[in-house]
Amino acid sequence: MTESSEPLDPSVERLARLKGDKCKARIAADRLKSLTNRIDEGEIAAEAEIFRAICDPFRLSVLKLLRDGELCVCEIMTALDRPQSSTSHHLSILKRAGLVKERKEGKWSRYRLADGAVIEMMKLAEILRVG
Amino acid sequence: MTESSEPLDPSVERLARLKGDKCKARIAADRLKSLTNRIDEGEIAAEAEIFRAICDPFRLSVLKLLRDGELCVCEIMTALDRPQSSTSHHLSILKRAGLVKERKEGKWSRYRLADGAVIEMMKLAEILRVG
DNA sequence: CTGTCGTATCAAACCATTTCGATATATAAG
DNA sequence: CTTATATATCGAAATGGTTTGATACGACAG
Repeated sequence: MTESSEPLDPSVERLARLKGDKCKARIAADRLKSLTNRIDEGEIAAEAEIFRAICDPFRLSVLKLLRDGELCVCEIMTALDRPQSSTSHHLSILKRAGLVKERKEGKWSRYRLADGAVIEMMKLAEILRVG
Repeated sequence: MTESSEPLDPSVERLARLKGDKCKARIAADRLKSLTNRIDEGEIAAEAEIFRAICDPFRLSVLKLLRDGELCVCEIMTALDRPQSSTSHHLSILKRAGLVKERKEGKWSRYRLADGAVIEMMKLAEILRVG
């Protein structure tokens, strides 16, 4: 290959300068730069939080329950056989991630899915599971 | 309400019998039963694993990189500035979850997205983030 | 005001994951 | 065979998440 005799682009050299890095592969500079430039750390963190909220089996079960409509904490904890404190804690995580919305009504807190995209998420997970 | 004078369905009574449970709300028996019956523990676990694989910021960054095509470990670790062992470990998690596929070519292991549904997942996360 | 019920928050024990250097394996080149 | 490169795996420290009883809070009834 003619590539192996060419000098490395400085930006690639900088990227490759890692503690203990032994990777000496020659990488197309323009390609790497365009790839990394498109990644926004803030967006990644926000989207990762969404997935982290869904990734717990109990929280995913709660979301599946809520596909059929609004439920209060009392109903969710009873249906899924979990302590109240645990149920409430998990609901707060789903709420903080923007996956569910809360509606207070007297003593009750009723939760529902925040967006149809949550249902689409679960459909995609089913596709990936069987596929 | 006439409901409050009716006895609780036995199955609901069983569900409501939780350690330290003080929830005395009257819940429609048929509704609760039909909701819990539809939840399969195995499916939940499998789908939760998929979300757990995506929920790490670094792994999500890797998936976003792979939208543009196949990359080897060396390129990924360089582009995202991570140690080789860490990069390899995260790729194994993505592979085990079925989100990426590996193709060995000489010394290189090239990774690519396993399914278009992975891209759809990321699109939905963007929708939920801004919404 | 007092008591009860539904829910939220706290705190500590417990468990899981991440991190990264070190090491192992594998392929290719000399 | 020896050396170098690319990747995988290991192991231990650090970090983070889950669980649950206990407790606090807020709404309603009496």
